[in-house]
Amino acid sequence: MIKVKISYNLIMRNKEVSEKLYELASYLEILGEMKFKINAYIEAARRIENLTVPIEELAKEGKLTEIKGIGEGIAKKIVQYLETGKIDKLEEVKKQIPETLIELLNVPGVGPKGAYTLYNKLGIKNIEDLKKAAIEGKIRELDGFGPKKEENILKALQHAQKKEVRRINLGIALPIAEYVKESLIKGAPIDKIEICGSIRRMKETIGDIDILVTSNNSNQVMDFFTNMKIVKEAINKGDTKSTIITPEGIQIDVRVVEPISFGAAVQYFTGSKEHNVKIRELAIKKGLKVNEYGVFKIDKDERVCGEKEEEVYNILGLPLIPPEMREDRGEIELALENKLPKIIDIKDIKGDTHVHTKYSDGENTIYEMAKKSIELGYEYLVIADHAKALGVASGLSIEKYKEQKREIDRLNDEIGDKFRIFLGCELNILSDGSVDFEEKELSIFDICLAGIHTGFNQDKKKITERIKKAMNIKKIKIITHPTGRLLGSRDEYEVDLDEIFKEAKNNGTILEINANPERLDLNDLNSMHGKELYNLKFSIGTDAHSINGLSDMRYGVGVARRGWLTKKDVINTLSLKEFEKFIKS
DNA sequence: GCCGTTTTCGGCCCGACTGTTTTCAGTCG
Repeated sequence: MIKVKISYNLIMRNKEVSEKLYELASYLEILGEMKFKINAYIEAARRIENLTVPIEELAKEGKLTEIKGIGEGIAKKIVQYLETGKIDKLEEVKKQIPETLIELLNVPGVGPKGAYTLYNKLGIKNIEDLKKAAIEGKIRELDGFGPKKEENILKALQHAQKKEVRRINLGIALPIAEYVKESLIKGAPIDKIEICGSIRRMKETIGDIDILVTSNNSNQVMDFFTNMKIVKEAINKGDTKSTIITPEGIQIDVRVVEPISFGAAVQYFTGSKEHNVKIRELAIKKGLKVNEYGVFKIDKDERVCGEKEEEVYNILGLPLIPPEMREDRGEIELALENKLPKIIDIKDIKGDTHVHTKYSDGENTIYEMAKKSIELGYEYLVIADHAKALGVASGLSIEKYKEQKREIDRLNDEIGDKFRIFLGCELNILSDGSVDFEEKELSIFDICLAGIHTGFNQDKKKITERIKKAMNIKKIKIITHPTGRLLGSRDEYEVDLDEIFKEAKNNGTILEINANPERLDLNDLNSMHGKELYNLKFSIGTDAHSINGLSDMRYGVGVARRGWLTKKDVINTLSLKEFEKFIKS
């Protein structure tokens, strides 16, 4: 791993560069360039996207070609872009076809070949032109097109107008998937069953739900599934695959596969696509072919394995790679060397570092939250109710916190020494970087958390300075939801995360992975970067406002696993004794 | 355009589906 001093702003240039390469790939695709060249550009773009070091530094040091997938040709283009803001090759292809032609690739059924024909023969430059031509019946005349394709294009365009393509939050999708799974187990002749796809990888948002089963009576499974209560519409029902839509508009596919293929199918349908491509490339080198039916010897088409997912990896010389890591971010290379990190497990979590109670805007009492935490197997719980500046959440005065402290002391006495409730608080980082109370008033707390709850629209410099100032208040140990996003409803505020990371490194401040599925903040890549570049520590807190919210921990752990964090990177894996020592430090 | 524990040249993931074909190309996941 190449370590250099970096700024997060520079990392943002990685995204810029990767977008240029994706763009170039799209143009070349339309122009009919060789598939392999296009793949090379896409691969390079992906690598840069996931890089944890700034591309500019690598370029300066002449180390671009050390990145896998980047050779002399692409390296030159990157350097040119960084120096001049332009890539000759990209400018050149842009002269050959209109920029808006790329829009057409978003229309289902229209690919690069189709887009070029539409432009070349009919002069179609954008979606508007396409729609007009379809209505006028011109498209059916083209070679390779026909009435059916024309109709499908028109349908797709009308469809796209009313329905935006929306991904569903994991926090909504996972419980639905689990409900379907449980129902199938209870009500249908199921042998094995697994929820696959991006849910299994714990991606923060998901497109649709894929469930695989084995059964000796496939028809009965399909009957049961398509008649479940949650079915708003059964889109199609086949012998081995059915698709339904739930009232929330989520598409669920259930497939019945042969037991002998179950492991290979689970591997295939779990993805990611990029991970699977690398797996199959690796297989070829070993004279094997991997598909959703199993692993086969290329020459003889002889089955090697496929019943268990683990076998698929083992036969390639790999340990089973955790689904959350399957994004082709280097996990296969590490697995080959048997150097996969032992990523954190939900069982490692010993306490929740961020919950609210009735004192502020929560629904349950301190006792109820503690009781539930004990049931979850925790050793401790940090009560972190909102402080006074957050009026809308009934933020507490120091007097109220003192009242809380008396209650917590009493409860701790009753519970005994196997479990401990800590008095914390979630302070508000105000617009000037100060918090609700004077520093000396904070001494009553066991631990202070602080986060931004207002003034999201300040500029980057100001927000960054605010957070840094709060991090310098000694009692504040944790910065909650560091980027402030709400999935699907509010973007991150402008913040220079690299500056925050540096400050956290200097002060030993913990950054929160907020496990609330609407937040998941920090996200997977930010967590990964924080660890890779600065060796930061994190807390996973649910921000629970009720006893049910405590169960959101698994989403936070999912983020941490996707960020390759291990047990030692997360402070609430510490035992009660260690945690007490930590907050006193 | 990139890459090499069988390769510095000759490869580059796999299968399903659709609509167009008359054995297949393009698109999709």
